[in-house]
Amino acid sequence: MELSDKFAEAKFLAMPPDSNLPGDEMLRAAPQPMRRQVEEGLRNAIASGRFAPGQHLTDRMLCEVFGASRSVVREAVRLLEAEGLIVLVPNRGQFVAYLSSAEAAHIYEVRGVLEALAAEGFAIRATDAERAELRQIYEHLADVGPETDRMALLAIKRDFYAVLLRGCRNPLVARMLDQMLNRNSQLRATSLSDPARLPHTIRELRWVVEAIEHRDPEGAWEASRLHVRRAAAVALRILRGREEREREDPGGTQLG
Amino acid sequence: MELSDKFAEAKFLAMPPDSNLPGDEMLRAAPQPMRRQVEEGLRNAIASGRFAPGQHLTDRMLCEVFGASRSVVREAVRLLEAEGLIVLVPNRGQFVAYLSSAEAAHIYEVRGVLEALAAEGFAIRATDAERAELRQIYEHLADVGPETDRMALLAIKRDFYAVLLRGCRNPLVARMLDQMLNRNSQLRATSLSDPARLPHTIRELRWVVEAIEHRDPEGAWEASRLHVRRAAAVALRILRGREEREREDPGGTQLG
DNA sequence: CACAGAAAGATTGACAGACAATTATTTCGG
DNA sequence: CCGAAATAATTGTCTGTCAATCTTTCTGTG
Repeated sequence: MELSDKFAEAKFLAMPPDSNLPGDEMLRAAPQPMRRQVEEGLRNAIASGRFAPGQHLTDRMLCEVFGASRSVVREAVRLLEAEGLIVLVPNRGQFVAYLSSAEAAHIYEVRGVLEALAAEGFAIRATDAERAELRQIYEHLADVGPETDRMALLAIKRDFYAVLLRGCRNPLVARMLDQMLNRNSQLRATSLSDPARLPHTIRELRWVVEAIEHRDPEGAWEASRLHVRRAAAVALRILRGREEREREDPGGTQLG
Repeated sequence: MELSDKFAEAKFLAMPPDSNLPGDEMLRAAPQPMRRQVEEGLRNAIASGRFAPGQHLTDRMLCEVFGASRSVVREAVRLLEAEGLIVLVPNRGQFVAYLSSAEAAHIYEVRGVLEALAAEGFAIRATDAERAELRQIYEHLADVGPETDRMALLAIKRDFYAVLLRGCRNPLVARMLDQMLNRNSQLRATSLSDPARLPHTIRELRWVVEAIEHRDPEGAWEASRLHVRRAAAVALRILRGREEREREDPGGTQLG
């Protein structure tokens, strides 16, 4: 079997999953350099679960998939390694990171304070237009029925965070929290958390939105922190249960 | 003038400034891969100010200085760019990041919550031995006279943070806070803050250490947060003053 | 047949050289 | 002295090479 055949079906991975940002890429006249495309494509493929945890990412394979040279691919891989999405085994290669419950706990801890910081900053520094925008997206989220498909839900949440990160006026918080959320997406991609928690999520986010509208930074901080803590509790319970099961029945749900 | 001559005097940059960790590199039998060496060397050179803000970092020059090939150098540069120590200008090259007061404010904001999180985690999860170690380093810091040279002071502070980051039992917090501290070193390297603040620093850190010894996570959180806030206030005042002066007298203190 | 050890194959880590595209600098004509 | 063309320098990317290391397969022996 030829390499081209072997990876042909995976080629679609090269294009990002959410190309519904009409105005954005129109604006930047200069096309993104190759390494950015590979970087984003790889990030998306991992965060969305199309590259499963544990999967071996060969240089050659990545070159085929993204149509780039090894130098470019390797630069992208190094970046994603720094973000924690990929683990490198010396002289063996790179693998999609598997998220243990311990690591997930660490991530939730950091995400908690960063998200709280973002919400606090938003409450202090966002414009009225941004406040209205956040409220609008929240209403959108609160209106969806329980049968709405997961992808649509995730899209709305992503919009919510995009507005929050923009309005907090701290690009550093935005970038780091974005990393955390990417790692979290990896969790959601392996069918985690959401099912019955949606109403709780909506209620908790309402507290955040309301505190922000009252220009109450402390309230926004606390509400935000609480939201992440609860999400963490649910996710960690599921993750630990899964690990428990896998210890007793190795290979029951194989990942990569 | 030949390239070799041109950069000969800069060659010493390749070796890290703090090679006083005797037991550490003895342990790892496998030598760090080339790219790590370049990465660390570059990080140290920037954080310590030997590569000044605004300086143009040519590929060729970096290859000469670190004795590595372009691929390796470029991978390292990309990583440091993600950490914010380097800025890339498309088709022009990479420059040592200049820290504006606005960016510094962002960094201090993030550093505040991360350091608080680390202190809180330490208060909860550190071993007795680690607590004692932290106390010991603190005493060391409190004992130094005001005439102690800056390098020694920075070394002690670095030890303090090393113990704190290890004891908080969250490698993610450790890594991110480490990044923040690197950026901060860049500030200190341009002769900032410290002079008269040492007694205040010592007092504030004592509150942190005492809260930790009383196994009081909330106290450790608050004390830590307070410390960073005060340090930020001082540093930002100086930075803004400097920017003010430079607006009126451009070139008064040139940096690269 | 089982199994230790050797050979073959695949993959990484690193290097050097090449090339077009872009940007900076210098030269030269007016 | 000013502006435009020519020149040089630098980046972004690709290709090919090579040794070191890990995995797998093969092989000979008890």
